Amino acid sequence: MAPRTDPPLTDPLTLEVVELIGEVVSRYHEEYDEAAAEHSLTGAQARVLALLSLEAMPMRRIARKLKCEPSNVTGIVDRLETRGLVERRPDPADRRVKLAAVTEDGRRTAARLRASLDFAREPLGGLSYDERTALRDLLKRMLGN
Amino acid sequence: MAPRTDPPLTDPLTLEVVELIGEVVSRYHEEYDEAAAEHSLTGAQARVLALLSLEAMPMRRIARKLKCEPSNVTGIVDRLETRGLVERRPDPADRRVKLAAVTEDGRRTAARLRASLDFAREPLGGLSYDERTALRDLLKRMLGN
DNA sequence: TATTGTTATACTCTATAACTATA
DNA sequence: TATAGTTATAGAGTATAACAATA
Repeated sequence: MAPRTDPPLTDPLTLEVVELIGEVVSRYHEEYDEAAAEHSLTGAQARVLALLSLEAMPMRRIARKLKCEPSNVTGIVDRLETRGLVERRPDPADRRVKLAAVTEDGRRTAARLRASLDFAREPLGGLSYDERTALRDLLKRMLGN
Repeated sequence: MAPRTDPPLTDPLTLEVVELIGEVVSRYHEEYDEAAAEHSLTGAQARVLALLSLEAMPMRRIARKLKCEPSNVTGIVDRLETRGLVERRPDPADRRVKLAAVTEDGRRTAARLRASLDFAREPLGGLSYDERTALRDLLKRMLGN
């Protein structure tokens, strides 16, 4: 077998990039949870609300998007429904399915939530168009897109 | 009023970058939790173990690193201690302080945990040295470093 | 039979507040 | 008084298993 390509792991440059990505992840959550908390939402609730503000969908599909078990979605949607941000509607095509959909209030909250998410706006604003293009391309390649 | 500088938010390019960062965050957690689960650890436990494998430290400092309340650290360290991966030691300089430190077993587990974290290795391996340098610089600027 | 959503259960993480032992 | 760590408590997220309704 040819010598395996394992150098990146110990490469100082790669370690530095990994460190920076960890920092991005940390910062991302910090700001996301903070924005959610401003609206008395948990991170999970904010994610579901943001998801449903784009499109109503069955409980099962929310679980797939969140990468969690369907049973968990019941509780999260329950809490959003109690607060009047989301409602469950029957699916005309399949009576087993419940479609979760944002209410008018939920749509407004989702919009304000998105507006208060400074993560992207502020830090990326410091980069030029070309730099953002370069960052986009590098991230895409890194993610295998 | 003069045209406000809010273009980044609605700029399609920036939105794309934000989307990609969200994907990086998601992928990062997915792989981290997966690697932790391989060793029957939760994400929080794995983070603390990794932290302590670098350096023993007081409970309070762990809380600051994790950005959580000190009372939570008690339980996390309890569970690691029950499994023999971590131990509490007195601080000779201050008898109020308990220093959490990895055991030999904990050090080995932390090393295997780090080894199974493919996130950095695999995706960054596809980038050239110059590309990784560019990515590093862009991330640093984005993070304000 | 298979699928959708729910319930029941147990565990972990989380913040808050009160407690203890030191300082 | 102030600080370090813990305990007690309550709420939220998570996975697992079992269930009712529907396909």
